[in-house]
Amino acid sequence: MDSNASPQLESEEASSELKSETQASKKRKMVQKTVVAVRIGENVSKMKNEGLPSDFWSWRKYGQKPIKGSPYPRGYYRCSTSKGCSAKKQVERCRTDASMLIITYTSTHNHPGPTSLSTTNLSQQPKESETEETTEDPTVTSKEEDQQEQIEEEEMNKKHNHNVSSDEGINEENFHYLQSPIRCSENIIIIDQEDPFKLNTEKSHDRIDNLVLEEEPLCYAQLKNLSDSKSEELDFFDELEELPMPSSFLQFTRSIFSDERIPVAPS
DNA sequence: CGCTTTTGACCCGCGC
DNA sequence: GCGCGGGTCAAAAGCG
Repeated sequence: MDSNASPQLESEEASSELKSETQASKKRKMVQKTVVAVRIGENVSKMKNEGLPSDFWSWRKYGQKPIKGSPYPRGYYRCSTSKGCSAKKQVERCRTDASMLIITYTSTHNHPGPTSLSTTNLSQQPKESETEETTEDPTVTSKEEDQQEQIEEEEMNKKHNHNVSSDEGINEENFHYLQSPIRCSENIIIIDQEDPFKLNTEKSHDRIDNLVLEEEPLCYAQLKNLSDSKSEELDFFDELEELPMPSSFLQFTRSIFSDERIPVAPS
């Protein structure tokens, strides 16, 4: 935990040949990560996969580990749509708020999305170039993930109206999603799956909405303040700092997310 | 029957 | 060098 396995940004493979040698030649250096905070209902806990939204891609769970400092385990998923795809994602719940889902996407899909993708209104472009893994365009990555998220949102939205009584007092701690500029490029996106479409219109039943949307910039400051007494809970976010986000990404997310997502763009 | 999930074990990186 | 924590693999079980 102390170490926290801070991912180092290196131009190497993230997990190309995982078991080429000893199965564990994978290094702890991640290439690019996109952290997405998804707000879900408590109901979700009863759903399979903990309410994990199933996006266009098929995700196969390949592992689960309890995380220190968090009562909830972290699930490791890999894209099963394509065998060669190295896209991965980690799903964990916010340690302080079960209604918050933190999804960390790693790598990108090296294949066009499934057919269902074409049905979406999103401007998705099957990017096939690049061997990914090592050098992926943040833009592309964001796009794909974004697509997923959008779907996820919608699906989730349909499945459960909402609930989230969300415990108060912890809301602030739930969103210290910032990015670390040095270690690796992480894109943090906060999603409100509860009511993505009425965030601005009626931010209402929950303070989280406001927090997420309005206090985002403050999160970092809060984090720092809290870090003293909350170091334990912040270990995860501790590493997340500001991240210079590519303008392309910003633009993209901005257009896509509009009111639904709030990309944390420090600058 | 094939795919996904579950679960324990293994390996690796990092901090002390 | 050791221990801790995280990430992945692989076999078994479950499900459609």
